[in-house]
Amino acid sequence: MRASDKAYAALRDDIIEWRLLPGTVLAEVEQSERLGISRTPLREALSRLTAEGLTTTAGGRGVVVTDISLDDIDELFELRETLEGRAAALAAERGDPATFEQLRRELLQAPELIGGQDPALHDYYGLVGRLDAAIDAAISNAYLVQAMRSLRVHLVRVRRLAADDAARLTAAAAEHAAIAEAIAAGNPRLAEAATTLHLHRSLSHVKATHTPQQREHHG
Amino acid sequence: MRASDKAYAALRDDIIEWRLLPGTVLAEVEQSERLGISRTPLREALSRLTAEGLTTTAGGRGVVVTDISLDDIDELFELRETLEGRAAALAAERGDPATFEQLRRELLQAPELIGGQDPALHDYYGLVGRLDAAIDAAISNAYLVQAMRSLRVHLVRVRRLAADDAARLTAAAAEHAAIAEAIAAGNPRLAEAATTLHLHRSLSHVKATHTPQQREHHG
DNA sequence: TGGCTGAGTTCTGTATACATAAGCCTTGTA
DNA sequence: TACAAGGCTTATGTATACAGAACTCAGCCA
Repeated sequence: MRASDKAYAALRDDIIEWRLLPGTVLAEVEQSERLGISRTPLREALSRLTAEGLTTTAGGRGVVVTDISLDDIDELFELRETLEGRAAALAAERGDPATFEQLRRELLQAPELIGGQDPALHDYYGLVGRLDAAIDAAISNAYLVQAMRSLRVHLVRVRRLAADDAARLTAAAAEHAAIAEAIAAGNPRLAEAATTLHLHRSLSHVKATHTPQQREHHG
Repeated sequence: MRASDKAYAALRDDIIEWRLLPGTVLAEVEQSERLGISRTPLREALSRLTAEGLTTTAGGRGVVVTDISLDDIDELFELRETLEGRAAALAAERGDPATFEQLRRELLQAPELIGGQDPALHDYYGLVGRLDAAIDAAISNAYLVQAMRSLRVHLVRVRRLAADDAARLTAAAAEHAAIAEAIAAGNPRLAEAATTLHLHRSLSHVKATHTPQQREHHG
């Protein structure tokens, strides 16, 4: 693995997991020493992070970790609804029904996983990830997939702020199952509607658990 | 201006204007000497180009200019319709009617510009750009704007392949005027429909003028 | 006492030298 | 003559040294 890849992965993880808080200045010498590499590969890593929007160049004085405000979350979900709604519709038109029918069945059994310990929870998140991957594969549109992929980076960051309790995860699994069912049925409008519903509930949950007061705790 | 910015702008322009054809290998020493800079800023420029999708790393053997196939054009316009349709709808909800009413009036007079020489044509393209900018400003969603911005890079590249004759430009101006009118009227569904119509006609025009045979002429 | 100016420091931006790995060509052998 | 193995060439990946710019802080002047 290249040193720049390692630095990129490490910094990306630190930002997403909120170990590097918004506003933190990523000085090149400091970070390169911390990661045990030279400045050259670190700069490439910072370039990639900036291209993704996780950092911004602060007017010639280093790069800083970007903030995510409540307004940003609204904007993120507005774009997410646009992209994933269309993606679900396209998947319903082009996807293989059997694939999504299988995912639907697994998602209906997901509540058994949610109550369990970490390994089971990990299985649940993997299942949701497989649904996303199946949709990506079904729509066969590299540009749309890329747009969603770049969006998911920020969404993971937001998700880390919201406490995903068992109740919300159980409800989310049902919503995901509804999306899979609509896609398996080949019904684009239903798939889009199910996605819209799911995203609105997700957003409500995030905004409910992530109050401005709790937000201050982080920054 | 930084050397890496200069290299990025130069390479980006060369790719968009098809002076660097798809499949061209951008060797670091070769390009750095051509642009009169060192390898370090050139590598940063290549990183940015790769992040944008204009180039790809060819499995450890340099970066090559990405190709745009007919399938890619379909995918590009599918994403474009998704994003710009939603953007037009949001602009209709949130934009200032007077701004778009003014743009509509100017667009209706655009045919006078299209018949003229280069400076007038430049004015026309500037006018269309102002409509895009007005929509971007009206929706007030940085993530959606960013997604459209990254998409436009590829669209400019495609546009260079299509011969924009006066007839198509005149029709396009009318379509743009219809979009501006719908936004000014504050009608989201109409704005989205007008955008969908415009993009479908644009795509038809591109695919009609840009046959696979002509495509071969480039590659 | 407040603001401005200057040197000092520390950062980023760039160039270059070195390390390493991946092709490719050559050569030898079957 | 075809295939494989090895060295050679050339590319990228990395480190480091140097240059330039910007921020800071102290000292001076109004």
